[in-house]
Amino acid sequence: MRASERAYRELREEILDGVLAPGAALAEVEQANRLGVSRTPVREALARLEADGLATAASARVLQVSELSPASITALYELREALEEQAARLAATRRDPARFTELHDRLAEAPALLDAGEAGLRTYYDVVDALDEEIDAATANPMLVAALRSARLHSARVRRLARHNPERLRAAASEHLLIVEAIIAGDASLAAHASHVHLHMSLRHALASIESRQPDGHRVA
Amino acid sequence: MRASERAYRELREEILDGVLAPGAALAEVEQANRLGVSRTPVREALARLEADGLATAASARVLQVSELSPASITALYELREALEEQAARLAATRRDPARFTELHDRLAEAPALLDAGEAGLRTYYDVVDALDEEIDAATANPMLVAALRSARLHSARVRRLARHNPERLRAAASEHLLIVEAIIAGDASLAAHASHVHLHMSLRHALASIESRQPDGHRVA
DNA sequence: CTCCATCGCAGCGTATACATAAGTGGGGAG
DNA sequence: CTCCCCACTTATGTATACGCTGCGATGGAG
Repeated sequence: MRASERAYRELREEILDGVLAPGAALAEVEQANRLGVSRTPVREALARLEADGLATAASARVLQVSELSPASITALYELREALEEQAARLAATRRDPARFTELHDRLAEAPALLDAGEAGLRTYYDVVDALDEEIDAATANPMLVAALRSARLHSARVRRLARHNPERLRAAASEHLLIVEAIIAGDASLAAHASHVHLHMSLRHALASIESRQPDGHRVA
Repeated sequence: MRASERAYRELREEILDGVLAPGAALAEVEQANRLGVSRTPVREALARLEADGLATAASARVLQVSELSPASITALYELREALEEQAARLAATRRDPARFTELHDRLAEAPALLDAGEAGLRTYYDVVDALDEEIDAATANPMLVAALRSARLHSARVRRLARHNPERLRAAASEHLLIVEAIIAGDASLAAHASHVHLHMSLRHALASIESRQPDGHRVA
């Protein structure tokens, strides 16, 4: 694999996992030394991270890991609302029912999975990821999907900050189920509204979770 | 200005203006020689163009100017629908009425401007750009605005392909007027629906214009 | 003691050198 | 004559060298 690709994935992973905390400086020389490659591929990686919105130019010459404030999380969800609703609408119109029927069956087992410990949890997340992928495929709109993927990247950071409890995951599964049912039924309006509801609940719980964990807004896990 | 910035703007301009036609190869060495800079800044410029979606990796080592088919234009408008509707909704909620009242006055003069030749047309487009900027500002959501800007970039290419006639521009102005009125009134729902209508009409005319100009889909201006 | 200026240094932007791989063209064999 | 293989060319990926700019530290002057 290309060094620039490795550098990009490595840095992205560290940002998403919180190893590189919001506000951390991303200096070319430092990262090049740390990652064991020259500045050139690091440069490309940092440019991609900035394009992704995971890094922000604090001043002309200093790049930092983007902040992840309640305000920016809210903004992220306003963006996702727009994108996911549209994607759900289009997917409901263009979907292959068979693919979503299969997903429906897998999602129906979510409550059981959530009682099955770590492995079950992992399987649950796999199902949710599969749902995203199927919606992307059914949406049949490369530009929309690209925007969606970018937004979901940021959501991965939020998810890590706000570990949802099993209760929330169970509720989320049933919200997902409704979206899938709407798509299978070809009900674009319901699919969009169900997506809105899901994102609304997801944001509410994320903000509450972060609020309860960092009441002063500064404590670090 | 940095060489990479100049290279990026130069190449972007040429793509938007159609000087670099869809499918044209973007080779580092060639562009470096042509633009009179070394490969390094060209490399960065090309990476940014790819992130913008204006260039696409045809294979692992060949980058091309993105295609602009009716299908991709339709996809672009599906994305803009999602983003512009959300932006209009948020802007209607968060706007400063004074700023949009001013825009309202300027837009009201659009019909007169469209009878005032080239200079008037230029002024008209300035007003439309100002509207976009005011909506962006009122939206108060950096992520949404970033996605919107990216989408509007592609729209600039479409606009060039499909020169709208004065009739269409007059209609577009009144559509814009309704959006502004809705935002001033704080009517988020109307602002969103008016945006949807505007984009729908805009897409319809763009496709018709392209269709009538390139019935075989291959003729080049 | 404080403030300003100047020197130094660290990091970035650009150019270039080098390594590698993919595409191409030519030549040979069937 | 056609097809396949090999070598060469060329472009990309990476490393490094160089110049410049901006920030900080230090010293001198008020």
